[in-house]
Amino acid sequence: MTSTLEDHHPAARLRAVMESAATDDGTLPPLDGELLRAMALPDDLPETLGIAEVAELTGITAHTLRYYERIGLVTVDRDAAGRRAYDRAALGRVMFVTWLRLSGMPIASVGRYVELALEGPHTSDRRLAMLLEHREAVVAHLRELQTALAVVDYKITTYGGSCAG
Amino acid sequence: MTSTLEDHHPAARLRAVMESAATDDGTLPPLDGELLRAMALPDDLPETLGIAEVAELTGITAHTLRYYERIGLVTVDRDAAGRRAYDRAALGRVMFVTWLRLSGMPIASVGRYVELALEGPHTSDRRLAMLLEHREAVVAHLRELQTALAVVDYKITTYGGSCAG
DNA sequence: GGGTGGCTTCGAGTGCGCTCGAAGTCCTAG
DNA sequence: CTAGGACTTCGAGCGCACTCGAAGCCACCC
Repeated sequence: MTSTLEDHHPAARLRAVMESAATDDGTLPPLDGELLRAMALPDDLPETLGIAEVAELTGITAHTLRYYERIGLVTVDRDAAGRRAYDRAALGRVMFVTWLRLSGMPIASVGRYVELALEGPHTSDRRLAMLLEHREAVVAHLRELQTALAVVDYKITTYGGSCAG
Repeated sequence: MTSTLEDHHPAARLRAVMESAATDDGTLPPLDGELLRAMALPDDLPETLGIAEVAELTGITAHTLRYYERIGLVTVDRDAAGRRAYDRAALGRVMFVTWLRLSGMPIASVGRYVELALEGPHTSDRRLAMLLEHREAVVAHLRELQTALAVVDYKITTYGGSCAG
C-alpha cells in the first residue's frame, strides 16, 4: 500500500499545521481562525484510510495507533480482511486525541473524556468542564515554558559571564 | 530544622516567579528584565542552606535533590556532621538545572552540559551551542502547545456542536 | 504456487524521571 | 538518658507512554 495519499494530500497534516505556525525568530505568531481552518481535513479523502495512511497523516506510529485503540481511546472498524479502516469520524477522533496528548493531557484523562463522550450527549457539561480545567493546565504550562525560555535566553545572552551553570 | 527560611525569605522562589507571571485570562504576559530581576536570590540568605531549605526554595523534593547529586547534576559540600550544605553557588546551579528541566531538557543533556561546565571555560562555546539548540526545541514546543491550546479552545467554544470528540 | 510486504493479535520490554523504603547517624529537647 | 526528627546512603520499585517482537493471516505479483 504505497501512499496514494502522498500524491493527493499534504502529508502529516498535524505536523504541517505546526510548521505553518513557525517563525524564524523565537516569537510566537498569534493563532487565529486561519490556522484553525488550515487544520480541517481535505474534502477529497478516501472513504476510509488504512492504518499506515492515518499514521502518515497524524505523525502517530501505527504501533501507537493500535495501542490507542487497545486502551479505548478510539474505536475503529475493520474491513472484510480484518484490517483497520478509519473513516472520517475515526480519523477526527484520532486527531483530537492527538491534540489532547500534544497539549499534555495524560492518557488516563483522555480515556475518561472519551468514556464520557461514548456515554452520550448528556455528559457534555462534564466534558466541557474537563476541557476548561485542562485549558488552565495548558496555560500554566505555557507560562512555565516561557519563563524557562527567558532564563535560557538570559544565560545565552550573558554567556562569557559567570560560570555558575 | 523548622523553616527560619519561611520567615525571612519568600518560599519556593521558582514557583513564586512563575506565579508572578500569571494573568487571569489565558494571555501570556511578556517576560522582561523585571521578571529576570525577580528571579535573583535575596541577598540575605544564610551562607549555606540545608537540603530541606533548598527543597522549599526550589520546589524540588529532597529526594530528587539527592538524586540530582547522585547522577552528577550538582555537587554539594557536607558540613561537619556529613549533611549537605548548599552554598550560593550550589544553590544557583540547582536553580539553573531546575530551569533547564522545566524547559524540557532531558536529564542526560543537562548532565552533558554540567560535564562540560566542569571541564572548564574552554568548553563555553560548546555549552553555548547546546543552549542555542535547546532554545530551538523549547520554541518548537511552545508553538506546539499554543497550537494544541487553540484546538482545545476551538473545541470549547464549539461545544454543543458535533460529538466527534 | 511461492515469495514479499503489510497487516493482525498478544504480551512483554524499554526509557525516563523520579520516588520510596530500609537501616543507620547525629543533634536537640525534655 | 532517652525519644524524636531530620538527615545520611543505597538499592529497588514505580508510573507513564509507548515500543517492540513473535507468530500468523491475507492479498497481490511473478
